[in-house]
Amino acid sequence: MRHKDEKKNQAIFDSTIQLINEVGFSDLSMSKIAKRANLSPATIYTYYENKEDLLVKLYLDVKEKLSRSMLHGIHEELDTKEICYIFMKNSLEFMMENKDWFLFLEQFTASPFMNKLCMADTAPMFENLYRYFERGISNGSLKNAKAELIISYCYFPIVQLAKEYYEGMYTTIEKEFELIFSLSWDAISQ
Amino acid sequence: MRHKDEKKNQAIFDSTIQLINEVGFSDLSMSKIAKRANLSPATIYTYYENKEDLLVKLYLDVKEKLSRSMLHGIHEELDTKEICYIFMKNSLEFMMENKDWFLFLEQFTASPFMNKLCMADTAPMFENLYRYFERGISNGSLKNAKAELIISYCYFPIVQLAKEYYEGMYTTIEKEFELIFSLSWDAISQ
Amino acid sequence: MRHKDEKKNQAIFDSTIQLINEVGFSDLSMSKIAKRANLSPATIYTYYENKEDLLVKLYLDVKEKLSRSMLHGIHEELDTKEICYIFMKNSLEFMMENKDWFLFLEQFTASPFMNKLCMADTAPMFENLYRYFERGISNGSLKNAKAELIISYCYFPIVQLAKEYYEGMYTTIEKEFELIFSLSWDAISQ
Amino acid sequence: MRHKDEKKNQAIFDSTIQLINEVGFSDLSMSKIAKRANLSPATIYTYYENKEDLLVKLYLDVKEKLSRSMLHGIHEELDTKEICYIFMKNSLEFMMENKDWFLFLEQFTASPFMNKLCMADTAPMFENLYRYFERGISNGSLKNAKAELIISYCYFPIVQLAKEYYEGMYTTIEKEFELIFSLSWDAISQ
DNA sequence: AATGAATGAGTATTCATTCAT
DNA sequence: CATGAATGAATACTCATTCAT
Repeated sequence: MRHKDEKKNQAIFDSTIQLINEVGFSDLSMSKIAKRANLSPATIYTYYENKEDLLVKLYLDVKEKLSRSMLHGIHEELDTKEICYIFMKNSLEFMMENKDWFLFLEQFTASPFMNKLCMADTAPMFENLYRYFERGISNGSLKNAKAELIISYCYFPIVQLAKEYYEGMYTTIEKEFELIFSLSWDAISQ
Repeated sequence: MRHKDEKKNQAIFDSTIQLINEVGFSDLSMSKIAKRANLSPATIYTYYENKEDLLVKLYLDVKEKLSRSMLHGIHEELDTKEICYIFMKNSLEFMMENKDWFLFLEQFTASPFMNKLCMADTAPMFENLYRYFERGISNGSLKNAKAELIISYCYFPIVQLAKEYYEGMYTTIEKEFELIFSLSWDAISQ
Repeated sequence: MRHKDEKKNQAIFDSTIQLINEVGFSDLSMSKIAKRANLSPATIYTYYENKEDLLVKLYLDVKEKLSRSMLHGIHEELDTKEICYIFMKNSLEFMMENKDWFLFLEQFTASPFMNKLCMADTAPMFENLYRYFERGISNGSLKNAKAELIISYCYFPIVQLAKEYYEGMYTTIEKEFELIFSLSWDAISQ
Repeated sequence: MRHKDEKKNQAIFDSTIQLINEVGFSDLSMSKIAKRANLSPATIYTYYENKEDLLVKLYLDVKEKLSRSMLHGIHEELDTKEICYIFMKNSLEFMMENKDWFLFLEQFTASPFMNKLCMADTAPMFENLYRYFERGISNGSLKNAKAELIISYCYFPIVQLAKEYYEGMYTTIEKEFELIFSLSWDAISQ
């Protein structure tokens, strides 16, 4: 579905994410989205089939943005530790710069909307990431565990750090990041 | 004058949590809760002021159940590693045995409902847990980091494991747990 | 129906009238009345059959208070002009001293609740008043018109004056009253 | 895009006024209005913000109809007595021909809804009326009193007469009107 | 493509009243 | 007598969605 007016689509996108973070899924409505986007409710339906379609497409869109950011600057030549470091750094930066997007992902992920998705929808986005870590596992620089587990030791502490950042601790982020990286590396490295 | 019926309150409690896990916050409604609890919608309002009050009270109740379970069998005489192990084991067991409760916590935590709470509401529940880990930090058995960070390295991998369990991998839980414990301990121990 | 606790009945009475003046008939409810009277909703039903019964009884009660006040100090020996003067003065005083009661009467009178009443309910209260004015009509001191009309020329301007008073014009009431009396007297006297 | 349907708005208008006179403010509801107007309750909300908005707009609309009717056929060349006579006649005719409208005004005026209005909303409607009577006061044909008071001596007896008419005394209206006019004129003329 | 109007079905909540104690 | 609990029915209002233009 291609539409001339990408601005309108963007307005729907932004308004929805803002509203979800302000009022939550329980108080989100198509007319509120429309009002904030300065559109008629009917207009949203020329871009999306229905509310669920909107939310799912939004999720996939933002999730892909995240996955792309995570891998920025990573390539085959780097060693596992470097990759791990950059991956964690990228993740943190995405969360710090796109608070609304990230918190939307968190809400969506925790919700039963997730059941509407199948693995095939998101797995490809993280294929490369898994490949990098699996290489580390097989070459012995990482512990012998599932890549998913290894990655989660890198990812979740960053989520925590980002949430601290949202609550106002701006100053010590850099130092905290280095600490977290060292803990995560101790956890996963052979 | 009739007495308030604890059975009814329990029915509200159970129905709400079930529904949240089935349909999510966005499609939860007081009348659906009432219907499932075999009550009139009006009856809910003799137990809770309004929808928000119900959800917040539910959250605090379940959260306390979790916090209590986490500390089960832990006492001062145990060393830090043992405490860490039991804490992680307890957490996993709570999640495995109370899927609905735990997933409700996850959804609530990710939602803007959290803004309705202040620290004072939940902090006391985890006071002892923090104390145990702080002791480990100050006596050198744990790395020099904030207790919150240390704890998160123990807690989040368990969350991941529980979610795998929910998806049907019953057989390998024990072995996976041991693996996770070792990774977490590598992350946090001095 | 006699009840031991006249205080409770009084609390119902006062709360109802206050609420009607604050929120109007449309937002009056039995539970609001109960809450303000510090009673259980059920208690009101030991004093009154239902909401309509409560309102009607209240109206008749207050209406009788008004009718009694109007005639205070009036007797057969006074001439028509004096009676008219005292009647108007009494009416004004009642309205000034019992704003809530009076405004309740005004609301009730304008509402379809009035259809629930028959003449027989209120007519007796004003029998004497009519008799005094009818005497004036038959002895030629008043114009030859129905007593009701004559009385209304005395009563409504007082209502107007009371409403001005409610809005804050305290100083000139006395002088305004004298003016109004002279106009009314010019209207009705032969 | 459909156009707003003036017929629907009219149906809301009529249904509301009918219902208020049948059941009163206390039993008026948006769904009753909708049912009588053959509309969905939701449709009312495309024409009015909420219930209060509907009632207030209705009041202002009907009040203006009244104010316009009152002045019909009055102009500067007429003398004060003629103006007074026509004003009273017009008022009576409006009340006789528009019972529902008028009784709605009476109920609204007595209710706390009036507090939602400010003088500025209705004062302009009666500016001309006041000007005519003030002219009479300053040229000595009327007594030296506030125009508001003078007018009330003309208006309220007419209200009384209309209410008698509503109760079925059709025959003597003309004669009664002449009598009332003479009493009112005696009251207000110098 | 875009949109305000329209709506049946739903929302959270309150109602008048009765029940059980 | 008094009352908090309980409720079916109602409340004002909003929902996701479709219609007509």
